[in-house]
Amino acid sequence: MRIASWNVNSIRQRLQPLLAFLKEAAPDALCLQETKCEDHAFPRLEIEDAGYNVAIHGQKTFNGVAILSKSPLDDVTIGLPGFDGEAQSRYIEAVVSDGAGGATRVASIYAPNGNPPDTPKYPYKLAFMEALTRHAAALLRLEESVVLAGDYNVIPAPGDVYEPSAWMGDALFLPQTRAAFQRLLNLGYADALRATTDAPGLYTFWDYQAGAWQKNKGLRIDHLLLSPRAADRLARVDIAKAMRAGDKPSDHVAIYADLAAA
DNA sequence: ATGACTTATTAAATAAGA
Repeated sequence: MRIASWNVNSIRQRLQPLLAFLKEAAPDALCLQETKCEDHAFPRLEIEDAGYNVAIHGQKTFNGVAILSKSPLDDVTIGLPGFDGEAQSRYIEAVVSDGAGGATRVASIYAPNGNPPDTPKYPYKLAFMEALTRHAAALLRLEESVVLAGDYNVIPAPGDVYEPSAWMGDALFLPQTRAAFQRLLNLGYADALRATTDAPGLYTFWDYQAGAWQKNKGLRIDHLLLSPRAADRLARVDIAKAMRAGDKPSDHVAIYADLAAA
């Protein structure tokens, strides 16, 4: 089954590219971040017409996450368990079926940016990561196939950013940020892309400003983390880079993983 | 370079993103 993640930067502005991605890549499940609208304004009918079920955790103006799935969404969890910052819609989780009797637990995650680091935004980012790590540990104990997908706002390593020296003091690349992400991996999750390649320069985000896309000044900040049961099934990972060159693109592109039948 | 774009809210600016 194919599981994808994409920060759309407004679902209403991105409906046409979204429908095109659903048709072309045909993911079994797609995790969305930064939908930026309340649930009543979510374009549910258009997405259902494309053959997908929808679970939403929306918010006015900011944040907002959702999971689209060809199969029905079971055991839906709204909000990150154990995190006080429920005022911001940054986490939704559900179980999707792979159609062959197997099931995978999927989370759509929009971790805080955290900039500027000398403001309360940075400790908020670290607190979110800590709560996510605690929850991720609890999920491992279920011994399920789990995919924690989303915009982590973390550049894991120097090869994941066009110019590491320019990002040393940024909340996305500070040592404490990278350590927090590493603690999540240390639980036993695999960074799906890094399970398939060591190549540097594989980005999922290019800023709208200053010709970042044209100059390939990108970041790898959208990640798929796989529990051992999911990692054992990993067949392929791809970044839908061509999306960034389309009409009215998001500043992020989708990343997806193919898991073999359980 | 406290910039550059894009979005939402709201009605010409402001805030947030990364």
